[in-house]
Amino acid sequence: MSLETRPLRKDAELNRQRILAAAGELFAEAGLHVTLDAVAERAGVGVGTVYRRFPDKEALIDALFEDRIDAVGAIAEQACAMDDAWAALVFFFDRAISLHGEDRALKELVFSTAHGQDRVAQARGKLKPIVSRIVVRAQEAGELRPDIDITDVPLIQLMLTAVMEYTHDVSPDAWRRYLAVVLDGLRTGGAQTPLPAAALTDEQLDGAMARGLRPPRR
Amino acid sequence: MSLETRPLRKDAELNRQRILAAAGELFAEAGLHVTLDAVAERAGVGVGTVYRRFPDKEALIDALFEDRIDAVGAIAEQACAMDDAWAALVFFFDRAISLHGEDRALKELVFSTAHGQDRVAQARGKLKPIVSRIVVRAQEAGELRPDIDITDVPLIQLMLTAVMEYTHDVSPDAWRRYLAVVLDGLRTGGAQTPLPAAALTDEQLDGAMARGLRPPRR
DNA sequence: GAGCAAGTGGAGGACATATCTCCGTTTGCT
DNA sequence: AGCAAACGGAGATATGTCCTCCACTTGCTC
Repeated sequence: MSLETRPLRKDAELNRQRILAAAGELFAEAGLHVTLDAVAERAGVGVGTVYRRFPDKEALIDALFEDRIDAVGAIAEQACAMDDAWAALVFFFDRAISLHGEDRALKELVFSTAHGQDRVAQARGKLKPIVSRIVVRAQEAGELRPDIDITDVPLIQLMLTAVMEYTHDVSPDAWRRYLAVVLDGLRTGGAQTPLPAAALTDEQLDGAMARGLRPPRR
Repeated sequence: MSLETRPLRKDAELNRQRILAAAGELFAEAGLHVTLDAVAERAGVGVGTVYRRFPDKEALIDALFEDRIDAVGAIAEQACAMDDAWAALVFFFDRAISLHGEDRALKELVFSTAHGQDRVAQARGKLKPIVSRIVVRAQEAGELRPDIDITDVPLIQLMLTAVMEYTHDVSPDAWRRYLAVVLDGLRTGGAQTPLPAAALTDEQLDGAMARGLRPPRR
């Protein structure tokens, strides 16, 4: 960074904000594959403007997710602060997965090293010990089965984001049903929690299938 | 169809077989997104040859999966024939998911209506009552929790194929670990089965993340 | 309020990917 | 031998994405 970065002209700064906002929305809705042309359109500026402000897509992504990536960290810490060890684990899963549902780009960043390697790797590094504490605590409390490992956590999240992505448009909460099943499988004691969401109807399932797997390809 | 379809010249018939074989391999490995050019190359013929034999990609897919699509049906019936209701359910999940792992195109066909609507819809129609029997039987035996619905079955499969796809290259069996957890969550009684596969090591997890989500885009 | 650097828009160049066609050449069959 | 069938693969067509270029506009400074 240069020591003397003169401030942007006020119209330019306004456009910069518009671009960031538009990109935030679009990435959250559709994932990182959206084009900068699309971002420009939504922001109401020309493509050229986007490219002068952000040399390429990576730069925009970086600027955008600088903080958002550790929203997950905040959730984890919030969970850590809870008294009940099991409730903390449930809270963490529920909130973290739900976050990935609201923001598709975030999910893509978390589950892939393809973009912004540094920043994400760093965020993961910070996250790991906290999640580890949540897991270990639940195990020590005798609530979480002992053969679960920290590396299981992201994969469990992945499973549920897959359901979420698939069913999102026909039944946005359906994933909670499957999270409940998984949590029952993770918990010692064998009590079964009532499933918090209804099963899909046949029509809903057809609807989900109709849109099929992986919308990324537009 | 014409009543008198004269047989193909023998070289042409040979090529037809080669094309089907190549397409079968490639689709299984990489999914339905592979180009017919790629199929032609693997088959050792020109693209033109592929297109004379199969008017378009859909036709090729149709010809290929005419039977393969109800391999799942076969598994379901095999499961139905088993004595132990719970074991039947476990068997069905294990084999069906594992099939999706071996054949990516099959998975895409099953979870999306985008291709070959008719044939797949038909296959699903046949499959449903059989799966329903497996589910109901396990519930009547008091082994499967009663609040599970038939529509839950495909979504559970989906969850696990997501894990499988993600971890396939670093630990091909990891998905069985999560299937075990899910099954424990589905079963009444609360006994916990030992997890049949090791958790991913940190390095394996990194490896999975490095290749990231959704390879379809090559 | 003049002048100029900073900023802007968006057409379009460069490149990549996919589907499918066309036609000069080769090959099997009778 | 001769001809219809089959072949290969260059390339037409279409679509999509990234990014550049430059004639024009706008805010800021003196």
